[in-house]
Amino acid sequence: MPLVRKLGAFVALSGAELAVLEGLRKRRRTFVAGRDLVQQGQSDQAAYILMSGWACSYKDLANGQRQIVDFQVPGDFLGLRSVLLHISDHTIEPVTQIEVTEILKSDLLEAFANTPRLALAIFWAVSRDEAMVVEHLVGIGRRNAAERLAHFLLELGARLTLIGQGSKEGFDCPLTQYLMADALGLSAVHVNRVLRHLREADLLTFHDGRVKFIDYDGLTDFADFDPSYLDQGGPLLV
Amino acid sequence: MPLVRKLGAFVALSGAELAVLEGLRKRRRTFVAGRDLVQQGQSDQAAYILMSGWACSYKDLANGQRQIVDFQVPGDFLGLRSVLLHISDHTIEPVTQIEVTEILKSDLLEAFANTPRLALAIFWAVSRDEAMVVEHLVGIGRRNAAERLAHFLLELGARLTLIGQGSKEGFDCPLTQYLMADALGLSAVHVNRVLRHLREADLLTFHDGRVKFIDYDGLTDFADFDPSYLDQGGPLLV
DNA sequence: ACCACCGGCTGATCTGGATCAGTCCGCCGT
DNA sequence: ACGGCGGACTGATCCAGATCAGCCGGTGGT
Repeated sequence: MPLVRKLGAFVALSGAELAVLEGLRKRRRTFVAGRDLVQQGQSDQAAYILMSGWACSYKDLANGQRQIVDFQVPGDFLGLRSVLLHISDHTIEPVTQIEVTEILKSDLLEAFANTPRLALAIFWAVSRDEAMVVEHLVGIGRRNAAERLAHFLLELGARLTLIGQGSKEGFDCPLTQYLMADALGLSAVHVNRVLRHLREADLLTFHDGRVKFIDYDGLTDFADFDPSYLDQGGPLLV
Repeated sequence: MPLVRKLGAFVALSGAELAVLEGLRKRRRTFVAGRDLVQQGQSDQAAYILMSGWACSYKDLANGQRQIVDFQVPGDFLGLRSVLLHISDHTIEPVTQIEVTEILKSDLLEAFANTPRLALAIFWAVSRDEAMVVEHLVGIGRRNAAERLAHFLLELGARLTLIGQGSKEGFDCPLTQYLMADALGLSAVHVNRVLRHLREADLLTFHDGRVKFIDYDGLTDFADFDPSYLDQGGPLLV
């Protein structure tokens, strides 16, 4: 289970805690690509754990544009932030067909009260999510298009590597250039051009749903990518 | 105490919980403007509650630029996110002279285990912080300079109103145009021009450390400002 | 068999905001 | 009393990336 692998990067969970996580397996649901799970403005009573497939969370603006805040890959929480806020501030949309496990708000509060270590693990996951959003903010605010795109793909690669779905060679990527543009604050046209530049610079390729890192170290250097904000340093007892 | 006022927007805290918050009052510290509290790359064992003054959190880039992620006002936590991450991913710098209360990691973990409602309140505060960062991301990614600046000042106004230091008339603002530029992903030159445009459009003025909203509703409309992400709807029992 | 649509890809043109290069004023230190 | 400095403010120029307009190939619907 990707979530266990991910949380394992933070804390070695005990048998009892794993049992609670396993206990969640019951309420499985499937969503097709494009149909929103959670909508901006809605008041939520549930969050989800993504079991398979990719999703994205975004905000709509009055002028019709949208900004994708982050993509979620297996093992990530969906909508966790809006469980405690009175209404959801964003929309969650599956990018591919996805399988999720529903977590009711009540279960979450119970886990908080009864399994403090699990609560800490969830707190860590939220902190890590926030750190990723912060890094995206820095990217959009201060990196140019090429650095931003390279950084973005390196981050996805690192996150997928953690759950065993990527490596320094590359990863399978179901995103369109339009989706990347919405996430990076660029136009799709420009994403296309920048991908060409990166290909011509022998840094990476992106074809047929597959990202290949040609020169991983060169790319890391080019994008000024320091993965420490992903906090994947390995498990540490609290 | 501004923190109690702020958390009160989320949950009515019991006497025992207030006592725990009061118990934190002991380890008070003061910092002068400009001297970092927490540095990027450092491994942290403490967070802080801001009692008075303003601070900002930012990330440095390899090319010498920086991106301010958010400003903190009284009642806000400083460095909470990096308590659980192995190393801090950002720097915190006081904007004015500030007073803080130190919270040791151990105290925080204890509060998590023993006062679950307080833990929830803290969880809420982190979620709200993340929601603000997300809104900044949307602003930088998709709003033009004028909308972005207007939105930014409206957000600060709403946050300060919550702790009794602002209103729809305006608020005292110790920020320089350079600091705003670093937060908004703009150049200081352009911030200056945009402030002039907003003044000439009779929307707001910013002079001598004071923001005055001339036409609050017009400004809200102009910036497409919907404060629901700040989750200041009023207390609700969990 | 055809056409509508989506995603990738490209060239030409336009523009918001950066950058450069200053001025002016008030404050602080000596 | 003087120089240095930080912050507000301005005009001129430049450029990264948006926008517009269009082509191409695959695929799904009828």
